[in-house]
Amino acid sequence: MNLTDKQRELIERIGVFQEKAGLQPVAGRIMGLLYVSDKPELTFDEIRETLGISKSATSNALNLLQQLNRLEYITYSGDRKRYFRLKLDKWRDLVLQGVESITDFSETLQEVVAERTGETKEYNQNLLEVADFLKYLHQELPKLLTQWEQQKK
Amino acid sequence: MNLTDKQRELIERIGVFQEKAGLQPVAGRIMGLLYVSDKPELTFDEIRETLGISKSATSNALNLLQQLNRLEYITYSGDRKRYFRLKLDKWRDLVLQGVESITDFSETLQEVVAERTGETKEYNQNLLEVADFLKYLHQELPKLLTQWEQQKK
DNA sequence: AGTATGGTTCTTGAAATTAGGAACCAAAAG
DNA sequence: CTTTTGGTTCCTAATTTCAAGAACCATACT
Repeated sequence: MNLTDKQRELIERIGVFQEKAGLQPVAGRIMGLLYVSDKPELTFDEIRETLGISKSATSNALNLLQQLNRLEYITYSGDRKRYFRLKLDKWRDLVLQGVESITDFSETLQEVVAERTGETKEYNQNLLEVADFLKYLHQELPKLLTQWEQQKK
Repeated sequence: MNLTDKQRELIERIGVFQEKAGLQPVAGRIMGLLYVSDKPELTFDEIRETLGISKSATSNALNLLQQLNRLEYITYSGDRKRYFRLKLDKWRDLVLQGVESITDFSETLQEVVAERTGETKEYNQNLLEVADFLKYLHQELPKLLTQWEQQKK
């Protein structure tokens, strides 16, 4: 597949972004490619060839991205190839899924405070504040999503 | 410094958490230690010794954490040591700081759509939705912080 | 059955990250 | 001005991550 310079640049930028979010480089670029590509559904081989990466790297990254719920593939009868595409329409789920992990840290913080000496009142207070705000976030972010849906209309 | 098993476990958990957020292991553990330690202000050497790490690792991690605005140190006249502590009281700034980076990706997404073919209407629409929600988040999250401050009283 | 296609798995090498040790430096203490 | 203390920097070793290549496997096609 042919890409313009601008497209390639965008792919790299998105790739770096995804790397910072914890993905491996190849996985990030695949995301980028799927964002940018005029065809939003690409085969294994189109991806491999366009990004100039090996089959193994392609296979591993695609599987990872599927596990992370970012990607899926569809098939067409009479065609053995898989057509990979972003799960863009389900981005709301991803958001909500991300929100869940906030609670974990909040709970750890509460454990920390439970374990701490009572001597450091202000410090403990600060910790509880952070924990409480995280809980608040966890509770309010889904609402924000609904509100956004509303005001969009 | 002596730590209980529970404290050590919490430090490791916090450490892993911070690693996932992009810090190096030693830096993550230092954060953990400062969360957990009964003394919230620790010297270079207390940190080094408690975590059993080298001076260089300690020095580098502490400097990194200061750059990232998570840590500061204070001094006491007549005492050459630096006392490192979390910038816990300024966690609101960190939150707001994090919110800023959301916009970047939103803008990249808009660039992507600008570059895309007009053929894939629904796909482009989805991309714009994500971009728009991110902008909404960027705008609403600071408000959420203020709201939380309010309802706390 | 035999072959081609689409994709996976295993092994390995290269590159990047992480952290240790030793030498070093600046300020304070003696 | 010498020594000690607190911390930094440089160099290197070890570990981890990343991705390539080749062998492999399953399904579809002939």
